[in-house]
Amino acid sequence: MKSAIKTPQKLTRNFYLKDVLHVARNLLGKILVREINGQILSGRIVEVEAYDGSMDEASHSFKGKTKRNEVMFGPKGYLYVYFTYGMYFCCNVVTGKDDSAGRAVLIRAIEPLNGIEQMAEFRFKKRNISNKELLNLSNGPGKVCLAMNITKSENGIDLLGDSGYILNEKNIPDEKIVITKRIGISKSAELPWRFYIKNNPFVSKK
DNA sequence: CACCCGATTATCT
DNA sequence: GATAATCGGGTGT
Repeated sequence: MKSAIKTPQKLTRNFYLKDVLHVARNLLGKILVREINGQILSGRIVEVEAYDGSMDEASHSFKGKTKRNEVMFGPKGYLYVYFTYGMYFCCNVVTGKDDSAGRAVLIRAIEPLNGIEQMAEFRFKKRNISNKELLNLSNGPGKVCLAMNITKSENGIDLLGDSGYILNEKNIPDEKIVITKRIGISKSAELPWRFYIKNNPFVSKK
């Protein structure tokens, strides 16, 4: 009899065609993968935030479509990457039911799994890092993009393609998920749209 | 641990 | 001209 081990599969387009809060919550525990020149970098998604331009003033899409945010108004399952604070990139998964526009999930932290030395190279310019540096490798949205080498050129890539994608894993049970207000925003700051895995040391902040 | 601030630049007003 | 979905280093408790 053959082995029953199942290889994780890419999330399908249908996964992204759901309510943004539902997608955000269910992205926890999934594996973000990046392929660069045949090398695999990956990490488990442990912290996310939802943004919904239809009612959320903190969303880049709240005031409508512009050159910067146009990917948020495009098809679901694509990556929206933006440049911020003059130095950093942050990446978001475009989601939403049917034709709903301007909704995305910000990936705030991942737990490094594969290609950790290469991720350390991108992030710290060295391959060997301490345990303290490992915990600091990708525990924030700017850090995730540094470690995975996600920049402006990844804005608008299809997550069903091969350079960046997300693998399916079992959903994290409710009792292991914490829901709080989002971090680093001033508008619509009271919305409880941040989700993270309880007691995971790779989350950006308790 | 908490708060404060400088870096650095695309985007918007 | 002001702001920003951040980060790292500094100071003080």
